[in-house]
Amino acid sequence: MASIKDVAHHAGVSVATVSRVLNDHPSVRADTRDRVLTAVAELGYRPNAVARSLRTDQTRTLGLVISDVLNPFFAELARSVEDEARALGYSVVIGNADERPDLQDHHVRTLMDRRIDGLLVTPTDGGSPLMLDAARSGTPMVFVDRWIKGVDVPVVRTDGTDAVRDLVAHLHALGHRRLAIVAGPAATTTGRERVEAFRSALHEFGLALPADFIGQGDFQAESGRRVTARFLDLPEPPDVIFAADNLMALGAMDEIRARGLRVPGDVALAAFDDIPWFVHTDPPITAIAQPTGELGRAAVRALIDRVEGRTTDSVILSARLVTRRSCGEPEGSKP
Amino acid sequence: MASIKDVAHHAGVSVATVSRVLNDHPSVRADTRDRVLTAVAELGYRPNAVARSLRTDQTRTLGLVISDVLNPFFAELARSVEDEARALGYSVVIGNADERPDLQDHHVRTLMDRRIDGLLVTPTDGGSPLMLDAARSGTPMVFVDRWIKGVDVPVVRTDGTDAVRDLVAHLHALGHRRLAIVAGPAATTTGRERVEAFRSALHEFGLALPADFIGQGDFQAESGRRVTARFLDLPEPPDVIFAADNLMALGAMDEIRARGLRVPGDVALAAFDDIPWFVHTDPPITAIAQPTGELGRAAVRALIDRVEGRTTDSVILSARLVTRRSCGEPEGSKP
DNA sequence: ATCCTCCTTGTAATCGATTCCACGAGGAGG
DNA sequence: CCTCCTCGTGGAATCGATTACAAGGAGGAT
Repeated sequence: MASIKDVAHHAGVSVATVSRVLNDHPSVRADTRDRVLTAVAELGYRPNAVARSLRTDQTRTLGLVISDVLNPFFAELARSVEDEARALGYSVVIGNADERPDLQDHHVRTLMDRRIDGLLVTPTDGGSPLMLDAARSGTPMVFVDRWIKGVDVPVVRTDGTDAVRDLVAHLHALGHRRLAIVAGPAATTTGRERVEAFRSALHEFGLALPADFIGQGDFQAESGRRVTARFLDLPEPPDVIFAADNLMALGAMDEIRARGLRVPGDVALAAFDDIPWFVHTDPPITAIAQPTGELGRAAVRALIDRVEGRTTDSVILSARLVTRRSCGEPEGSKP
Repeated sequence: MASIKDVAHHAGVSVATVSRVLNDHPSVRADTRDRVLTAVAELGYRPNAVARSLRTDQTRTLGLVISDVLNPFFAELARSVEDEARALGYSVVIGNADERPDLQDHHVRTLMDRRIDGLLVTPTDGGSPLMLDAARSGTPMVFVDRWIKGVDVPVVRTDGTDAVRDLVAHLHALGHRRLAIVAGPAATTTGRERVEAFRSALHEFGLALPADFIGQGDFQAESGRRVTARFLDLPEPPDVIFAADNLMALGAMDEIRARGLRVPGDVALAAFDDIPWFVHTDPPITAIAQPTGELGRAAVRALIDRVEGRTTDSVILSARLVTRRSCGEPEGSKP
């Protein structure tokens, strides 16, 4: 592969001049510039980004450590992050943590070794020593969707409180009184917040959230299935199951179907995070939709602000309820 | 951030010695090694991968240019690629082409500028000049899932011919005779091959595939919807629609549902690529399942073989039919 | 005691860029 | 005609690692 030296030699100039041409430095005579450009074209030369990064101490690359690529919500988030970053002249390197803190650490370490300019993270836990170090060490960092308490890092996330209240209101109106939740890991903010929002919405409607009706999941389908099984084995099972993410909702459906029960006849089902498939499931699933694309884009803008030395605040967007048939017939419509 | 010089200074040795310790060079006295290791720990030193790559001319990074992260099939492929690569000591940088040749080129260029050690691609088209160049230029490269004709690059893919024949047999047994296909872009091999497999399977059963029954899609949901609309507007619409990927199947469902038609009563539906949601759609969708994980892992192994100077052959895995209810009741079961 | 090895370590070149500094040519001003 | 500036360019240092080569010291053989 041709290097800047080859180009310089080919054009009969010094490497300094080639570099100037490549970086649009003004003080290069037009004909010299042309000669260099011709040499570049003839050799098919492309600057070595590795060497450039070493010298300039910037990679124009952002790291994104995501909880789970197989979760359509995060896939969409990753996509919007990449789109916005590209528009702003940055590349994105994605690390998939698969909801595992050890893998998350692995990716954070690898990305920092690669000297990425900034890091976007959806933490899968309460903050490993490594993550805390990274946050303190000065690497520009922004949390998306989930965050870690007590760490001074801007957060771009969705507040689902109102949407959850709307959901509970909807469920209450349909006559449901025994509502259970498949929660995410308590180590994640979204894991805790969604339970809290649910609990306080229930309280508003004079309902309690007994311990039996809180199932500990891990945002993966299998845990949704396991928790649902536990719920359904209860002497007095819930009449609504609210899954804190779409994969656990999938697991819940698996279990409900395996038992030959019907949604919403036997149990109603709702999920946090809306995905295209929810329109076509049997029945279509009522869900809380996040502005995923905007979340990703805002996160990138916030991160790049930090990278380029500007300051940023946290951003909080809001979610909304999308009513379908999985909790019972919406008002005024028929089977 | 501490550099190797700081470590050397702190430990009272030269940078060469630090480097030797870090790379497990045998000729370092035990106590020197300990001193260096202590310094490394005290400073929290991590080698700069950029500098190391520049010197060693290898990044231990693989590039993966994928057609569309939002497609669950590719998300799973990406995940398995990353898993296997990590197990073998490599990182993966993913570029999402969004089925757009220009974006694909952008990512190929960016990845090559970053001097990735090898490139894994699912081409979205017949091969841009850039891609052809890259293939010829000596960058180790392997195609996954899709490939480009006339380029000497190993391919790791699934042969769906038998599964498609099984599907057609299944459809034929259920009494369907008017079968249509929502094809992928003709510029992609999977776009063409799936149509060809379908056509020759139909032929085997004495059926034709009229031009009207081949709809040009682009592997995205919206095109599935558009093509399905065209099919349903035909004076004699098909009684089966086979979508060449899962997103176009989603689009097809959107359109069918929008018209108030029922699956499989009014039209049957089948898809290439199986995804977890297909179990829970209304009705569950019959699909052709690829061994996605194995595909990704085999591709990584093939690529790393090339990177490390071994030779590789192409790998062809096979797909299988998963029968559900979207084409009619399977033999011996009831509604 | 001398010389030869082997072991351990340091010095310095190198990878491919960027960028500070210096230098020569040419034009303007005195 | 000389001095000073500006403009365009080249030389060389630098980023943080790796590694070939050299060198110093210890120990063994003669």
